[in-house]
Amino acid sequence: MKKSEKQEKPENAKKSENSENQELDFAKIEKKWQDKWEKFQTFKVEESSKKKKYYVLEMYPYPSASFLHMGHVRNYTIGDTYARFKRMNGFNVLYPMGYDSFGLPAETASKKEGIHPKKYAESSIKKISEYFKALGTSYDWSRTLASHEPEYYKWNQYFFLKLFEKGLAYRKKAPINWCENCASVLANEEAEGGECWRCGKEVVKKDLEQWFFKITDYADRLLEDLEKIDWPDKIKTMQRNWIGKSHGTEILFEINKEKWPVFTTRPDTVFGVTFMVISSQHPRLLEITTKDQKKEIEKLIEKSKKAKTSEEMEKLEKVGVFTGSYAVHPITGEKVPVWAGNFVLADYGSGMVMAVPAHDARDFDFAKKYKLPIKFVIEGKTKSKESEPYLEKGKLINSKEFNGIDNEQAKQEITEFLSKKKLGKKVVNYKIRDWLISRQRYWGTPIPMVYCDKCGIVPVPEKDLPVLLPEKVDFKSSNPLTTSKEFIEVKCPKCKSKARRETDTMGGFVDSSWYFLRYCDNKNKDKPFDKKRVDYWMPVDQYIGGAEHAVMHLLYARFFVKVLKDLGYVNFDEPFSKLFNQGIVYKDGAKMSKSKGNVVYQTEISEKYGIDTARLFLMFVSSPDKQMEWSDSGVEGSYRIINRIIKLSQKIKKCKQDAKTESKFNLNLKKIIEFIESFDYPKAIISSTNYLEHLESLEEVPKESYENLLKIFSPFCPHVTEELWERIGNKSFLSLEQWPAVDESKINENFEKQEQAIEKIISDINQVVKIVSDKGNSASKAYLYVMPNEKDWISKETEFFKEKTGLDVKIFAVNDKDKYDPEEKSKKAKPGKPGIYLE
RNA sequence: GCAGGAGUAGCGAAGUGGUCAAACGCGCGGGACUCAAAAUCCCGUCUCUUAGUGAGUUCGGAGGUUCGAAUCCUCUCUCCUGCACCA
Repeated sequence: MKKSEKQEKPENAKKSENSENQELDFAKIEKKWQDKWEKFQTFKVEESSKKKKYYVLEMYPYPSASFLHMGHVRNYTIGDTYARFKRMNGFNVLYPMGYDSFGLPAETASKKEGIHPKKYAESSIKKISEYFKALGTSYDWSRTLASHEPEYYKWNQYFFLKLFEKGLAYRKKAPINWCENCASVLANEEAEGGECWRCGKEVVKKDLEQWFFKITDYADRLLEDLEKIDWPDKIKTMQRNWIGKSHGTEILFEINKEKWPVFTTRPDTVFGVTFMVISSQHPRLLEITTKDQKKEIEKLIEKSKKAKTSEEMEKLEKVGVFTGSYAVHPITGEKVPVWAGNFVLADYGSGMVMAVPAHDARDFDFAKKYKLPIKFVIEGKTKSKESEPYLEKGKLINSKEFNGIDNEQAKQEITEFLSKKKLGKKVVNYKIRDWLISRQRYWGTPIPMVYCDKCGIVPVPEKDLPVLLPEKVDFKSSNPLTTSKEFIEVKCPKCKSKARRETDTMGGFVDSSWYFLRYCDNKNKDKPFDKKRVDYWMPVDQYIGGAEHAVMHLLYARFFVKVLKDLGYVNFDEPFSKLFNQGIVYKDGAKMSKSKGNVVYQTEISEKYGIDTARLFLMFVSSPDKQMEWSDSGVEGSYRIINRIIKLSQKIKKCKQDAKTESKFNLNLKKIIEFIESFDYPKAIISSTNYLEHLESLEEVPKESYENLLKIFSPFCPHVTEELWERIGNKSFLSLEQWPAVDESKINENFEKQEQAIEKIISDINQVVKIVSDKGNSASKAYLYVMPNEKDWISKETEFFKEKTGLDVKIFAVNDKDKYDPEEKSKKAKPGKPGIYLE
């Protein structure tokens, strides 16, 4: 649409619109400073520093060979700006970057294009590192890491063994997503909508032996410690819900002479139980199915194997079949039928529920559908109709000795009653499940385990780590690892007889659960990291990343660190003190991403205006935490700001700062600091621009004032400011300069008030000029009548008035006797508001 | 369905009880500069009215609280983001 316009710009835009003698070629100076920063290791940090440490971290990215798009640019600029700000403010800032290089995309690419995942990952890393540098990021590259490197994943295996020793890593059968057509396991993300992402065929649930980390052991601590950390409430809430702690009662029901525990949060309704429902996916379902019902039940099991699509989910169609068995009610001794149902989760509670249709919506639907009896046991103020369940509070009825008791209280009393009779007990239940870490995939950390016919599951001895991923495998197979004989065939570490190596690898979230620790000591060959070094840097003071990791990476990392604390590797139990969620960049209504094809790459902006403009623009248009719809209209505004800064350098003179400039600076500086600290970048930029505007109004700009200007823009526009810093005669790196301190005593609010008054006067004059000219008259002179005590400071602005209005301005005090005032406009004067007469 | 967030001028985006007709940027209109254009600079940009004044109507919609609301409460519509039958 605007193509012609866009294409014309670069010619002019590549160089700054500056006078002949000072041209800036943005591409050139970007390269210059990026090279210098690299050469002088400007951002390398050591623990020996006397400064206070500060750890700024962005979630490490999956390396892809394509350019960074605006979503990335925004994300990493948020962090880089913050890191630069902190660094200039006297902190010893650790700001590292690395790569989450294991994972499915590399494996898929290799299947498609025949490139080995290792090659794919490494070439991607090479490219993406360049793009990162082109962004002007201030990473300490000496600390980088990539999770596919044996030097890194060796320690994944090491930690796995430690967890295994502690019983925190274990193996069990679990239902997973399985595509029959591809003969492959799918991650949840790959089985979206119940269909295989590759072939589109139906995905089924299948039971497979899997490795788990026992995150459930830490559920309580993960929940409680949320109090300790400064994270967005949204993320905390999501984690709380995910952990899903609920207090309830476990009640024993007898089925076929065997006790079956059933979890409920509503023991108060136990007298309303009219049937039981066992999950159609319960492993012991067939045990309680009678011969007559077997066929029907098997049909149901088959049906519920399908993963649910989101549409099916919405319908919430409840299906059930009678098992033929009956359960004995623990209190009344009544016999109630046991049904199998698809709406009961097999792995929550005990996989069976006591159904109280009168007081639970789901049970009610089910009872209606299969014509099962409904028995009301709570009476509320609103009379319960038979047509719907009663879910409110109330007093118990039809509950024998508990009749008349308030139902909340009855929860306690009935639980106590059951406990005494050994028919139940108080329990706590969690929604969170153990963390399934096995992947039947090649491109991940091999799980260091061996299966021996004699010894069973045997861990690989520590000294044999790392278990290297074999490079020669057949990528056509669904799990290429299974095709490497030399990998699979091993001797049992214990008995030395023939054994088989585990071919599962670890999911990528294991890698990302401790990478932030490895940055602190990334070259350590003897240990995953040195405790002292980690203690110096950790915890991460400011973590930055997307909210999509709320209940995955962010939860796993917390768990992992807690485990490491218990094992004595670290001294803290929360990895990230503060968390900032950046907003997502959208385009055409969808999240900007390569797969959706709606990307705008960094180069599209940087080639035209330079990367500093792209950075400034992205930080300026919208608050970093807000989602934003990408539009490049407005980029020019940021481009102008940069050019104004450049242009201003011509006015630098050896002179002292006046009081007004100092006031202006300190006032804005104070705001800027507050705004950057709270990631309120647009406002920080506005305040910076206010200061710029003031300097522009000066005839001569003191060097000191200009240097301050460069400093405050430095975190946003590191290259241009660094270049200008050098051009005005500095030898140091601006990036390492000390951020100016606020001097409150220099702030004089009067200057602000006067300035506003002056602006208002100008606007008034112009207004009158307009009205006059609309009437066909014209004016060339303006007479202002001011209050006597204001004459001094207003008169000082006479030249300014002339400049802004184009009129010959004369100023009188209202009490001047020889003033020229033919229409007595001086009578209109008020403090701060002079009378105006034009002619 | 549940949880969280958002809806403000042509657009983006501030503002969370009075100082708000609403910062800042873009766009648009006018002017300066120029032979001209670009760039740059200045002014203006809700409506009406007016020699700088005054008035009116605005902050998704409808009510309400208050001397006073874009800001608080209730209901309601739309969009986004999570979670998803958790007993």
